[in-house]
Amino acid sequence: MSLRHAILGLLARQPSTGYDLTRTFDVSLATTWPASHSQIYPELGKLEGAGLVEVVERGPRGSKTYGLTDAGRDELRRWLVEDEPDRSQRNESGLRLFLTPLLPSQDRRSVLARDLAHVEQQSAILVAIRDQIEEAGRDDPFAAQVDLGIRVNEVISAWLAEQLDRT
Amino acid sequence: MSLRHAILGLLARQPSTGYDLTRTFDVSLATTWPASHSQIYPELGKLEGAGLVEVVERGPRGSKTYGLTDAGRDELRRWLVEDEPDRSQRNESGLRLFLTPLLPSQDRRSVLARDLAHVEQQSAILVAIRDQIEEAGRDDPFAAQVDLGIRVNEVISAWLAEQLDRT
DNA sequence: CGCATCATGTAAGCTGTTACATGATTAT
DNA sequence: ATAATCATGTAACAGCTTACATGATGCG
Repeated sequence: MSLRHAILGLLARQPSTGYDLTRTFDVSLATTWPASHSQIYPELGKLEGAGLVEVVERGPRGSKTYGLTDAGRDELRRWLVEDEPDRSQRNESGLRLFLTPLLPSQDRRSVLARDLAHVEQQSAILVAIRDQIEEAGRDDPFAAQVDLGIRVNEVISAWLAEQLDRT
Repeated sequence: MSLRHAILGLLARQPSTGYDLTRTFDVSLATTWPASHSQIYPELGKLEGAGLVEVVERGPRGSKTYGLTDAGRDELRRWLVEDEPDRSQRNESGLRLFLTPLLPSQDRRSVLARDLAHVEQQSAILVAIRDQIEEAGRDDPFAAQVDLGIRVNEVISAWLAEQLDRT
């Protein structure tokens, strides 16, 4: 049930409407913890019912800005520090990689090449983001995460290239 | 709906019972595409109904060994080569990393240290597997995957150590 | 004989996706 | 005007987890 804590975490950064949260999930968490508005709105309702968040402001178009309550802040900290993380992951690309040895050489090459193109494209996006942050000169904790992404992509990229060479 | 194709892929490697598949998911796919027997048995039933797998042998204790049909082999190849991969992933550790900047320094350090310990432990397991494969001297396509895992873990490990230094 | 392992299934509940539905405000 | 964007919700369905349930076979 990490959606709940993802929302608490985003609200700790700044009070937001469900709409704001939806956008943040899309731009910052899309590759880590995707969530759509149809999940977010009901979850905000449950969190409010549980006393972990509250409406701090009502704006135009019936928008409701939520913020954390003290109980919400406690719960977020408890989860981050005390709960044993769920390390399981589900990643279709890994599954595909696991199965590609079954394919004849030609097919395998085309699958690996497609993956390589995708990883390189992702890298380019991350590098652009890094450069933006650097230019802006802000001390963004997000920069480190972007950097991790770039490094991981580099390793995967190199591995895929090697596999292509050998296939 | 990758479970279906994961099963087809494993059956392409070798005919298996639901029980065999469950073990393979546990040992080889646990970190990529977890699945438990309560999902696997019904899915085998559906795949049989769709004509993609068939019972090739009946053993003691009512065990049924399934193998791919020609249609199953076609579907597996089609999926691997022609279907655009679903690149989405869901990874709680990434979410936690994203949120740790919210924590006071002490808490953040303990969270990072816990992650680092976990990654190093995973690395050790993978290195042991690599050594085993090397000793056995078999030409295992799985070896390359293990190697990828080791390299990715190295990068993450180094990143976590840096973050710890800076926190 | 008793325990571990092999072997297969079902059911309830939770989580997540896709589609449906509606309406207000702002910019062109 | 009208299109884009802001803004919030619900419903149906698919997928996954946890727990329940049962029985056969092999080993010590």
